[in-house]
Amino acid sequence: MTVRVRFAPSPTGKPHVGNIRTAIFNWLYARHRGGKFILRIEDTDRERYSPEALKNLLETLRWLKLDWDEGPEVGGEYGPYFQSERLDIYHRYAQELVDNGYAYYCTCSKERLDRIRKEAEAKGLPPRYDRHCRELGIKGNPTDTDKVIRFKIPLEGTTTFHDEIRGDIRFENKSLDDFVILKSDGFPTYHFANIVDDHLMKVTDVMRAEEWIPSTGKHILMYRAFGWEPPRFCHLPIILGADRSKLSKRHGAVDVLEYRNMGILPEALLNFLTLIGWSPGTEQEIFSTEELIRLFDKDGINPASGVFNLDKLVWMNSEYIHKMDDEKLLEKLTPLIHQRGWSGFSREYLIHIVSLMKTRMRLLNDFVELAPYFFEEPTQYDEKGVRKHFKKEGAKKRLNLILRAFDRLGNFNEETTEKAIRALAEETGTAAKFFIHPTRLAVTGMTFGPGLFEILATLGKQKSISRIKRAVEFIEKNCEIC
RNA sequence: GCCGCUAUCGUCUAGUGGUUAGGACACCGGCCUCUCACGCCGGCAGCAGGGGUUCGACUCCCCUUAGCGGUACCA
Repeated sequence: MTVRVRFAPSPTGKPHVGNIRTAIFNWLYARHRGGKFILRIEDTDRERYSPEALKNLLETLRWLKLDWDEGPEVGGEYGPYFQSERLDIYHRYAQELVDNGYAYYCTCSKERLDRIRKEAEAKGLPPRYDRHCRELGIKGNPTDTDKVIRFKIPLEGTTTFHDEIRGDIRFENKSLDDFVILKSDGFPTYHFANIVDDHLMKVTDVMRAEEWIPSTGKHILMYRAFGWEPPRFCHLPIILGADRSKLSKRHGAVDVLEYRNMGILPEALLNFLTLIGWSPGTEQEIFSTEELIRLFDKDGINPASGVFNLDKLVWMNSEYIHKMDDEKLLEKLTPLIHQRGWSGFSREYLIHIVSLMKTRMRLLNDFVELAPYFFEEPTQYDEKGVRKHFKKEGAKKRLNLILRAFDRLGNFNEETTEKAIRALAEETGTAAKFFIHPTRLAVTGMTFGPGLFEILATLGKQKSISRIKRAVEFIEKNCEIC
């Protein structure tokens, strides 16, 4: 039978790296086995629902190139794929459970529930529903707004399921609650909708976050009540923040699209996230998506939760940037260049700058942060640099020597500029770096970057000279010692 | 509280009874060099604790501890 897995997010907020990692594992597994990846929207909580969240979710999946075979916008033969459009299905199956004695209507008020919960807590007992309505035989309809339907947990015995990466897990039925399967607003709860849909959509493998382990016992009991064969279960480790608690806002960026904004490539994020909780058993770190599909399988999944390490993500991103060819990289950079309002530069010029900057970039955004001087005049000089290279005995004199030498240059390129400066160093008996550093600061405003002669050649004679002249004026105005 | 999951360098991990416990990120040296980055070379650093089982445990079992999760008409 062909593998069918699903990613079933709830559209209530921005897609979180933890949720998306679950999507990635499901997607990789489906692609590895040549199966189907189903996207199902669990929008059964009307209070937390947000249309914006759905939009962000689809955008995130598309950005990461996690395509789905069935689900929103693509359809499929087991739809609808929005749970809010399947209410009649849940009603039918919930009523079936009631009719067969596996579930019951409950009219307990919110107030009563709160009260018994508080009482139980006060006595140090587990806060559980007291099964008040279990044997009352209350009649009703799934659409009744004054009732819920609860599942009847067997009073005795144990329920066991096999987790494919953790082994057998067992629960005492006594520890399970008569949980609600259909809410008074007519919507199902997660537990119920989840198993009905997984069954109806012929899901073969449930791969979800480990926070679902404690409720899997309930799910198994429902499968049994329906007489359905449960899917295989595999509970995935979760992603933690630096302090080892569940990753959240206070750990910094958690929304996947924030990483896009920061200049992370989707391939790098996919690679990175896959390697939290999964390993192919080799020492390879960088994988193309095709390789991941080929190598990914359940047996490489680590049961322990892992910490999200931004440094490593950034390193990985730099590996992708460095390996990318200049044309491809320029394509990724073009929107950022436009954002800065830089236009009118030839493709040839841009490609050249990309080639100069590539090994210096770790994030896409670094390009515009680290090399603005290729696009506009420096508006200020690095403060430390000024102290080190401008406020120095003879700095002005050396820049003036350079101006004179450059002015005489017919061909202004890497070789001729370097030759000129080294010659000056020789003549004046000064180390070349005392010419190089102030010149760099003069033309870029910065103290670091590509080789100076590459910069000069790229900028050209006219811009180089005018920028050095401006620096000389700056020195005259601001530095007494020279 | 109760239930459950987990446990190898700071972090991500390899390891499935016999290894000098391997790799990667980060960090620290060095080389290269006009700076920065890349690259290369080297270094620091780990089996949570205690009991078993075994000729032999990082590896298997139990307990403890710690971390995390669940305990809703949220998912």
